[in-house]
Amino acid sequence: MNTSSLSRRVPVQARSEQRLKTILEAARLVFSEVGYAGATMTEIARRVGVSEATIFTYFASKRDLCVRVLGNWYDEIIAQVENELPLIAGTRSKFAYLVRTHLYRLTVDGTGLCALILSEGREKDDKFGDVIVELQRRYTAPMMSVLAEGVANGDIRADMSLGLLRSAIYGPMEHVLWDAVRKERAVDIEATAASLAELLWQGLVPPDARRGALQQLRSDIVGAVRRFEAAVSK
Amino acid sequence: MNTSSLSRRVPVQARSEQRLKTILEAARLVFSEVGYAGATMTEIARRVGVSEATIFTYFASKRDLCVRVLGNWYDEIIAQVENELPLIAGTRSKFAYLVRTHLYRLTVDGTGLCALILSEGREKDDKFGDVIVELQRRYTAPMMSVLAEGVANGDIRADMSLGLLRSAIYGPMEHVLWDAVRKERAVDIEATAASLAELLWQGLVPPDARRGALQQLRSDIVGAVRRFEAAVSK
Amino acid sequence: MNTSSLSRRVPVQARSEQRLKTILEAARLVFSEVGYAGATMTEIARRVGVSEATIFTYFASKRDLCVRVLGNWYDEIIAQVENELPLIAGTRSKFAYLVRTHLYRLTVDGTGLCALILSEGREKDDKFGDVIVELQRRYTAPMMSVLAEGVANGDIRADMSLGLLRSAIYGPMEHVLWDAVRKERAVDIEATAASLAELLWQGLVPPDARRGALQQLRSDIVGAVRRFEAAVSK
Amino acid sequence: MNTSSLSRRVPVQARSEQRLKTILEAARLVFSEVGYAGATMTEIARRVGVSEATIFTYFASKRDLCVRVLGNWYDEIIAQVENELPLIAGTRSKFAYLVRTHLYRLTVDGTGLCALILSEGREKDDKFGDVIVELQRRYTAPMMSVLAEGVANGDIRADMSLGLLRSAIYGPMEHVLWDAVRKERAVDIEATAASLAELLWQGLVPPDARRGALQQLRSDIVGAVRRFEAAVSK
DNA sequence: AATGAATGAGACTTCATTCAT
DNA sequence: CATGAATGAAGTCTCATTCAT
Repeated sequence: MNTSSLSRRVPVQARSEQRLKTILEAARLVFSEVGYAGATMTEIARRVGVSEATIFTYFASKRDLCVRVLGNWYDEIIAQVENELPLIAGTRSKFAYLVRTHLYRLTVDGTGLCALILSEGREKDDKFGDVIVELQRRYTAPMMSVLAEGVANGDIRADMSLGLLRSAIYGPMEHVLWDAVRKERAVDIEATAASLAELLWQGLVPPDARRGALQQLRSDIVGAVRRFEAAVSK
Repeated sequence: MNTSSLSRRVPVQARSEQRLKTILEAARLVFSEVGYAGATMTEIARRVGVSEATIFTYFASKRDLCVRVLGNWYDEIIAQVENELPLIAGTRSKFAYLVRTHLYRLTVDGTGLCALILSEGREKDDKFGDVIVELQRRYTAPMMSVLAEGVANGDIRADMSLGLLRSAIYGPMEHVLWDAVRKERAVDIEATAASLAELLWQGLVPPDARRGALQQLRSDIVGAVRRFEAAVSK
Repeated sequence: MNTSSLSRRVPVQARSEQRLKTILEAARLVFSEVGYAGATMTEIARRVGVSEATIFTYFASKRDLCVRVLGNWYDEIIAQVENELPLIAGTRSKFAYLVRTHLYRLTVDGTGLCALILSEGREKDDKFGDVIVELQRRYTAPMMSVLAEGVANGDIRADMSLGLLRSAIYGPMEHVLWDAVRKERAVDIEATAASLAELLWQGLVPPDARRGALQQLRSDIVGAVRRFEAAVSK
Repeated sequence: MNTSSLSRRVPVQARSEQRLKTILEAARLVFSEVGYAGATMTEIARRVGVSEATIFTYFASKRDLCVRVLGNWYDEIIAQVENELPLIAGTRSKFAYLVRTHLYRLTVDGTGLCALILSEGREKDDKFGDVIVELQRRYTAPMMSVLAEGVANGDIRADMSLGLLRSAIYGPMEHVLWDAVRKERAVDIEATAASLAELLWQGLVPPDARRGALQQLRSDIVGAVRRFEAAVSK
């Protein structure tokens, strides 16, 4: 008697592994090129070379497809980071690594998915619910850890919120990439990453590390003066 | 200007002028709230209180309307900056002013228009052509000048391209704002602007200005002291 | 800042009174011919001679259109009944009038809308919410009143629930009409109404009213016997 | 028949036989729950636990499947009735039996199939052709026979067409059931069947059987008494 | 016999845009 | 100038049905 909710054709997780992959690839491209609203199932289907209906046998809806695309993207990056980061020692080196990796991913996949997350993540009618928020959190988790540790051991300034630091770090990278895409110019990842890491690091280190140098100078002078006075009073 | 309750016959031209302004205001809100694709002429018309057809007597198309909205927004900001910036002296102060102003505009108008520019500016089928690129260029022109001057007079590091510096400056601000919007939390503009300006400035100043100058000073003093001690002990 | 629920084009109540009427007429036909699920906006539009989109400027959705069609139908019938019923005296006459009127409406409009109500009214996923239940209630209200009064003043049997009586009354009429439609034969309304009213009335009157006749006969006989005995004993 | 846990090799034919039965059962449920248009092959296949394609190896089309479902349903009922009806004597008892049985079947299987027949039977584009008409005819044949015999031997009124009587009988029952389904209340079959049978019977018996016979008897007695009195008083 | 996979046809719905008044 | 009315084009999604394996 349970009339409600007849099962519409539920796409099982894997009909044809290969086809599924192809669709995800095409979708990633399309979404990243024109955003969620701009993307059409027709276009995605066209690129895969199948009918629209076929895609709906793999994904229940456009939204679902998009969520999967984003999820996969994150998973790839996160997997890579989780493998490599532990091999690196030192706050600054870890920081530089994360900057370089982020820039690399953005460059390889384009900045589209990133834009997607940023712009769709803020829709009031939470089309994507907390999915994006969670992905975002997972993605930035390693960086946040590095920052937190840095703060703890004095490598990183403690006078600003971690959230602000995060913005200060990821913001520039997205900006750089958009710039590049807009101008259709390739980015020299290594160089840009190095520059940005250097520039940002200067902003991240505690002012005291700098003031420390002053302190040193001051004590040097004080010491010299003392010696001088001692010498004079002889 | 006080036509309000008297309803003296307002010249036709003027009435249209007013209508046009109202439409632009409504459109700015709608576009910034839901993006280009999400915005509908219906909604804009509804807010203005006219029919959709009316809007088409003022603007040839949705795209046109959007371009005008963006153009106006830029014009306002640029006008403000061109008025106030000359009154400020010193690279760092100018820089801080521009950061604060940018953050303020984004906060007041929401980050929507900014997102619009960022995300629509990169469509492959150049829906907006080079319009956005040009606007963007005009908008950042003052900051670019400040940076260029800073580089020239040694206030700002010369070892990175201005474009990269620009990204390092505007990127974080957009990021901060999106974060705020996503979490529906208000931003303390003054505090955030101050923090960001401080953080970024540390990255912008020439490395020599920091380490070099101190080192120099220190070795100068040390040298002097030595010479002095040598002279005294003789 | 209220981004959510942007007003999609809301169809105002009356764009072109005439057009609206035409659409409602066409929709009534289509819905009653093929049911809700079977009806398509395309077909309705085709009959009206407009594009599908036009219909959506008058009605927000297929469901809405259907609700309006049903509502109008009920309103027509109810209005007629409320005008005429008060002019009739006597439970039986009122009953007969309601039977005749119901049959007439069904014959004129076909039994389709009736079927619609009956079959859509029972969907578990209340596509029509309580709309149909309420319409149904309003429609049968007059008959229910007549039955209740009849029960009160002894014209109608009190040993069965009013709901059962209602089914016993409306059921046959729908059945008759479906039969007619299926066989594509016209119905002699007056004759059928009279027959059904007569047949049903016999079922509705209290069994006592019939037993009454027996009582009468019995007392007649008893009286006669008495007189007879008196005469004999003389 | 007990192939259950032993899993002895079941002949292919038999396995198919079983499968066919399972499909028909699932289909009956689905069709009766959501109607023809609302039913999907996907849902039916899901309930059977096979792929949709499999169903198409047993039935050429959705329409075909539906026709078979209806046909089977009718066959079951008819078989039951043909077995039991001959064992019952007397028009009234037979009538009551048929009412009770009909109500029972509807209650057990839900009113869905009945609705299906009623609503699909009237499509203009005869999707089901005359199939339904014929099924309906076969189903009501026993009742029609009883009515015809009743008319012949004076148990049932002869002043109304059998078709009308049939509607007067089946209509109320469907109505009662729909009412029950709509209100999700269980029906007390025995009580309802008894009430309806009583009520309807009163409408079915010849008016003469009630009034006429009494009247006749009465006037006979009155006449006899008069003659007797006259004789006595002489 | 069974099915995984695919799809054509079509459903409802949206929206920028046009045009006569 | 303003708009009521209309619509073509397109979008997401559904589903009965086919076919190679």
